[in-house]
Amino acid sequence: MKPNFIDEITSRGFFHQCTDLNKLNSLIKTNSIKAYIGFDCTASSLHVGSLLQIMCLRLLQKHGHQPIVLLGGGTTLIGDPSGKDATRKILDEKSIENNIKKIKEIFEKLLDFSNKKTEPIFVNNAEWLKKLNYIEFLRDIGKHFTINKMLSFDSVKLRLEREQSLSYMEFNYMILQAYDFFKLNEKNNCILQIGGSDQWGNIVNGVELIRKLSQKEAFGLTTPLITLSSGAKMGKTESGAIWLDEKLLSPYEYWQFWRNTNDEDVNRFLKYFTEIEIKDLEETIKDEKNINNLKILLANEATKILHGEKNSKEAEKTAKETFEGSGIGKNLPEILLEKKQITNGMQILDLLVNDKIFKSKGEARRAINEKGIKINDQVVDDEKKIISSSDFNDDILKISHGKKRHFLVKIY
RNA sequence: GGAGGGGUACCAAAGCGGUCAAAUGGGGCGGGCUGUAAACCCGUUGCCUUCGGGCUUCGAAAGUUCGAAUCUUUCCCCCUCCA
Repeated sequence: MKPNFIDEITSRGFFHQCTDLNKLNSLIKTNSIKAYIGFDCTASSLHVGSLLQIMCLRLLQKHGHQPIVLLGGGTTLIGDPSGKDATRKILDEKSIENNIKKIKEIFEKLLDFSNKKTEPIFVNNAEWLKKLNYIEFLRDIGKHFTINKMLSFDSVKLRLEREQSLSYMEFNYMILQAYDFFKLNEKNNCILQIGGSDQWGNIVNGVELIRKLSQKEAFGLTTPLITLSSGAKMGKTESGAIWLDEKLLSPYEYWQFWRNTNDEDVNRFLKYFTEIEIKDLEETIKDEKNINNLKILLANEATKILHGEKNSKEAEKTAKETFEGSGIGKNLPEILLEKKQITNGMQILDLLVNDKIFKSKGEARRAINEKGIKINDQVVDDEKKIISSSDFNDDILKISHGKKRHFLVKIY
């Protein structure tokens, strides 16, 4: 028998917990369902931290179900306390609106719009949350939540135990999320909410609220929180967040992120972040003796999903040229200079300080003193070096910071 | 409202009148080893500099002092206990 959605997410390692697995399993065998995942809109792009959820939505579509993407304009105004030590910055509505717009564009690249039946539905909970009347809400919804229980949820409990303050506003977040699920169930007949394992409490609240208010059964399913083998949360690296928006992180840099995966994480990530059939994948993993080839496979496949085959191929080629050959990969991050800036020579420090390489001259100086800067593969040992047109080959000059960060300076 | 404790760099945490741009650990960055890995070892980690130094930082503001992260006052914020 063909594996269904649950089978596949289980075999790929996406499954963590479910409110009623057996029932959900039999339901999806015969029905096409709608499932939702909520995404935070605190930034103008998503980063790889959200990718596991998105892969989940893709699998949902693959198996004939319809995803609902909740871009939480309403809840972002409040801020989810789950997994956080401190209250985060409160955003104004305008930037949230803008973030939603940008994030939507990412989903447009990652989800399938070709089939009416599985086409993603985008919703914004501001639509109903902002209309709520406080007294009515307390009477109709609030009465179903006991403080006793709310205090027992990790998102609340951990904050209190750590003696971090938790505002009443944030404390209400879980009720609003439960209400979202109720609304989506009512409006769109959405019967499943998926989320990271830190969302379990919030999700269960929604399932219970639906049962109490509509006497209907809904389901919750969580995915494991992925951490790197180093224990760090996924999504952030030394040089910043791994954004999914190519304007913030080029396909080449995205490819590099995957190429640099830890050995211990490779097999897991191949299951999560590629769509190679699980059987074939397991065979490949077994047969491939060189782990670096698996990393390349991971980088290729993951980049293909987000940025397309062409960009992925180019990234691979650039990486090959940069690290294996002596050539210059053409998709390296670029710094553009006007011709007149170098005709009279340019201080190397001025060249190194920009939004791509270094933030301050101090950092750049330090890097030079540490022998960490190379110009066209030559170590720079003088921080006062003047860069002039003779350093360029065909109007291109390569700057390297350490072994991995490379940039092309181009004259236009 | 009352009593007490506290706010120090990216994070945690020491310092409690000069020797403090601030110990230590984590994180980051560079180098070594390697495989563009992990672990490990070494170095480095406010900004600017004509390399002499200069400038800004220890919740905020004002003050005492030759000199303040350190003392005083006011304010803001957090925590614990009591009401």
